[in-house]
Formats: sequence, C-alpha cells, structure tokens
Amino acid sequence: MMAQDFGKRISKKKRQIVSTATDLFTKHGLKRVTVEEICQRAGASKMTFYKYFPNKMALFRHIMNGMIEDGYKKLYEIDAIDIPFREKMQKLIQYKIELGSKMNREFINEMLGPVPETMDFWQEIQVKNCQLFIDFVTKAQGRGDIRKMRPEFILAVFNKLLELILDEDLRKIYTDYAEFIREVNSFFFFGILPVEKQEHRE
Amino acid sequence: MMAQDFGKRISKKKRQIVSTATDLFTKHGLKRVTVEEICQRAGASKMTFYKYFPNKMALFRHIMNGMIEDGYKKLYEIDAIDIPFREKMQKLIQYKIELGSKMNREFINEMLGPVPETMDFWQEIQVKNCQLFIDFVTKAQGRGDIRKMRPEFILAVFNKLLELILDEDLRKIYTDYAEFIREVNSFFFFGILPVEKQEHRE
DNA sequence: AGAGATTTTACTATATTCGTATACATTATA
DNA sequence: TATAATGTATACGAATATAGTAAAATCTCT
Repeated sequence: MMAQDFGKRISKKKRQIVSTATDLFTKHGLKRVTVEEICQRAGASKMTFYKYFPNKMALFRHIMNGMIEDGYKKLYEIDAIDIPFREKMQKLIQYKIELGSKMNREFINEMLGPVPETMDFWQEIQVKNCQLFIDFVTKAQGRGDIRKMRPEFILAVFNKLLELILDEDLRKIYTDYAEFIREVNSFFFFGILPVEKQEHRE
Repeated sequence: MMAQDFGKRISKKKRQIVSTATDLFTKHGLKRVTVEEICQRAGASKMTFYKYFPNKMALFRHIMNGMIEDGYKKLYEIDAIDIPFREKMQKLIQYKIELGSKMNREFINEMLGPVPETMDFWQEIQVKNCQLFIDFVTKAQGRGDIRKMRPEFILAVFNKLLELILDEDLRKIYTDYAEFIREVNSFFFFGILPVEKQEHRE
C-alpha cells in the first residue's frame, strides 16, 4: 500500500511546480508571477498546486527555505574541508557570487517591495543566515584563523564586499574577472588576518 | 508662449516614461508590467501617461516602432559604409546579437503569448523587417556581392544562424566567443558567396 | 500674475487572480 | 480486476488589481 512513501519520493508534479516557480520567481519576482502561470508551465493543474501548497506565499517560503538549506549545507561543507581558511573564504565568496546572480538586489527589492508579508519573512531569513555565518566566523576565531573582532561586524563587511563584487561598473575596470575577485578577496584578508599571520604589516 | 514646442523637444516626463517602460517591458514582457508601475518608476503620474499615450498598448507600439526605426537606421548606415560586403554582414550580425540579448525569443514569446493583439503587431513588424533586409540583400546581389538566390531564403537562413549564435549550449563549446562568431560568419559566407569569389571550392 | 504642465485624489467599470467544489481520467499496485 | 492515489478539466464566487477618467490642487515657468 506504499503507505508513508517512506518520506523519500516527492511527487514529480510537486517537483516540477517548485522548479518552474523558482525560475519564474527569480526572474520576475513574487508579485508578477501567477499561480495559474506556474501551473501551466509546470504542466500541472491548479488543483494539484493547492494539493501541495496552501497558497502562493507558502510555495515561495518553501523555495526560499530550500535555498537557505542549500546555503547551510554549502557553508558546512566548505567548513569541513581541510584547507586553509583563506581558501575556504574564497570558496564561500564564489558560492555567494553564483547565488547573487539569481538572488540579486533587484530581485529581492522586487519581492520586498509591494508585499508586506515578505518583509517579515526576509527578516527571518537574514537572521538565520547571520547566525550561520557568525558560527562559521566564531569557529575560525577559535582556531586562530582570524582576529578577534565582532563576528557581526565581519559579516557586515563581507556583505559589503559582496555588493562590490556584484557592482557591474566596478567589474568593468578589470579586464580579468578573476583578478578582480582576487583583489577583493585579498583586501578582505589583509583586513582580518591576525597580526602574527600577516607578512606585510607596517 | 513656447507654442508648438517646435516639434523638437520631447517632454522630459514622456522620455522618462518611455525609457523606464522599455526597461520593464524588455525584462518582464508587456503583460507583467502595469501602467501604474511604469508611472511610479518614471516619477510621473498616471494622468501624464494618458496625456501622451492613449493606453499601454500604444506605448508598447511606440517603443517597438522606435526599435524598428533604430534597426532601419543601423542597416542603412551599415550599407552606406564603403567596406566589403562580408564586413557589412559581420557588423549586421554584431548588431543583431546586441539586440538579441534584449529582444530574445523568451521575451517575444512572453509578449506574444497571452495578448492576442500583439500577435498582429508582431506580424507587422516582421514584415517590415523582412522587406528591409530583402532590399539590403537585393542591392548586394545587384553589386554581385552575393549569389542570386531568393532573398527570402537568405533572410530565413540568416535568422536561423542568429538563433544558433544565441544558443547558450553551443556557445559553451567554444572557449573563445569571438571564434564562435567568426565560425558562424564564415559558414554563412562560404554558403552565399558567388562562385567566382570563392577561393576554397571543390 | 497667468498659462501650461503635472500631480493628487477619488472614483467606476472591467479584468484578473485566488482558492474551492465537483465530476472525471489516469496510473499504480495489491 | 478492484482499490487507492494522483492528477485533470471546468466552472465558479469573491477578493483584488488594473485601466482609464474627472476635477481640483499644485507646480513651474516667464
């Protein structure tokens, strides 16, 4: 009787709904996208949609949570690898950049803009993400990889530098994109490396 | 009393409306974008909008016509330069590619999709564009730059090759993007160059 | 001050979207 | 085959959004 489904197999239709909705949301934002449109493109009927999600916002939350989850895993994964902290950071930045191309500020604003409900949700997410990153930094501090500064401050700086990387105009200055990234990365590092590990200090 | 405005100066607000609408339409398509949204982002009131355009579709047509106009000028401009036909073609392809990044198929489909009115309009545009390109080809044939083939056929091939260029997957095969373009271009040419001008013929 | 452009606010008719109810079709499996 | 589970088609009412208009207030020039 297949009973509980063993919690494993997620309905094909559900997956299709989620994936097409992800596409549409990241492209056009929450408000512009219609439940009916999602269903049409997913090749599912509206009834199926409401079988799996109570409403559009729930689907959206589901998707966002998935993204957070991915970020969580990624961060944990990176932290577990046995490489110098600096390389970990590099990997993290790389990941955030890839994410950033989808989750850019415009996209976020578009979602935050008109729907007040999303504001609170976004706050939630930010807080979660914060905590995660702060743990990451705290661990690194425990190992002496970075100076003892308020992790919250480091997070803020990190985010500001990410904004810098996503800045199209600045990017144009560099002929080589990789060089640009290295530049930011190295800047970030000579700011947070503990004194005893820094070679170029005046 | 500034009277007729001398037909020169287009109201700043109108220009802003047109430009923000162009942005929004190219990003999200006709249907997803709201008159109110355009006005808000353009910093204009709805009344101003309806002062200049009778409705959303009219604005859309205005924008599209502008693009056609640009294409017209560009083609004429390219045709007028005293360079080999092959280089003209290269320039034309370059231009179409730039345009293609905005006017991609997805965008077009999105507009054609739900609004039946746009279908007819798009037909109109296609016909105009066709005629233009066909003139271009006919002239070239008159000069002996290309073989005597039905211009309509050449247009069709040209468009197919453009689709090829915009194909992400194919693009990935080439490490150098310029090489890719050259490849397509050269393929196109050794297909249409008149026999006496071809060097590598079996 | 005075004319034209622009905004603000308020409003209506229309269209869209949401979410549900019902009856029907498909698939899988015991 | 019988029995569920899953999905579809269609239609529907209610809430909401949008288009487009009207009239009065405000702004911006000269």
